[in-house]
Amino acid sequence: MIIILAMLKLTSHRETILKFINASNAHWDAEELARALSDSGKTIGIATVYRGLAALDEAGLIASVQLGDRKRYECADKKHHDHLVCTECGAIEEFVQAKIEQLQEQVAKENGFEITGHQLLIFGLCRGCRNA
Amino acid sequence: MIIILAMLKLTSHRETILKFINASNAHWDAEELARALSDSGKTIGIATVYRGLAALDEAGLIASVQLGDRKRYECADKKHHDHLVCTECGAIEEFVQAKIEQLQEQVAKENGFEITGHQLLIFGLCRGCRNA
DNA sequence: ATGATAATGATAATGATTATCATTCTTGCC
DNA sequence: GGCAAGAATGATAATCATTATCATTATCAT
Repeated sequence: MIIILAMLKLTSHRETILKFINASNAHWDAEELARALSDSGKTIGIATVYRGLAALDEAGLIASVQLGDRKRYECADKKHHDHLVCTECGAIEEFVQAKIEQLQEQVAKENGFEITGHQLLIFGLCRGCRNA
Repeated sequence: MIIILAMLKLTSHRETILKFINASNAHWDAEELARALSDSGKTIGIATVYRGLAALDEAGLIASVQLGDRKRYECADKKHHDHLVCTECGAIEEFVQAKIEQLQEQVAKENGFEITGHQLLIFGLCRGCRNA
């Protein structure tokens, strides 16, 4: 981790983005984040938001998940988890299932893969939308 | 499935796309498919390829997987499976792990979700790229 | 303070995808 | 087979998230 930090310039803009994300439990896409920052008096250019997110993600300081054709970013301080996505309202919930993680390692091994990461999305209707 | 078929017009273009995909084990994005069709003497307009893929996918006649910001399409005749993706060469391999499927159902239930689908991608280096 | 390098912001450019529209095709009915 | 309604097609314009460009500014080590 020290090595990664040494490779990233933590400019004030990037620090603003990092703090904002770390202070929240949500999954942000670039545009949403830019708007939220602006609403809280911290306007950062949209290009810079994209670049900042990419740099922080690359450095491992935030985490990302690809949902559809867009990436969403979240706090990296959490224990690894995966996502339940409501196809109706877009709600994103998190879950941890150690056994699944384990089985993934096994699958990779069986297929001669050296895992660098994974992404598990479970799509469906959340509690709220089921009753609608 | 009968219901789904009744909702899709199986035009000659869509049939061409369906047959092409079913005759292959690969994961196609729209542009690749359009080019391959054209190379085999069956030119279909790019807009029509996109629309055809979307319609066939919606009808359940082909399957899709979101990789990065693009969707890829494959034969739907297979037993459900998930994917190992090599981050180096882009190779896509398939795997089936019944226990993971089961645990996903459990996770969903525990979170009050009614599953409609899921997507599991394991990223890493394939056998070939590990030894490079 | 200086210099080298990287970041910023506004905006043009990019590229996958979708909308538009005139034309063609499909399907059910007679 | 003909007809009508509705959907599909293809070329291309439009869309939109994202990235490139470029002049300017900021960062960081010396």
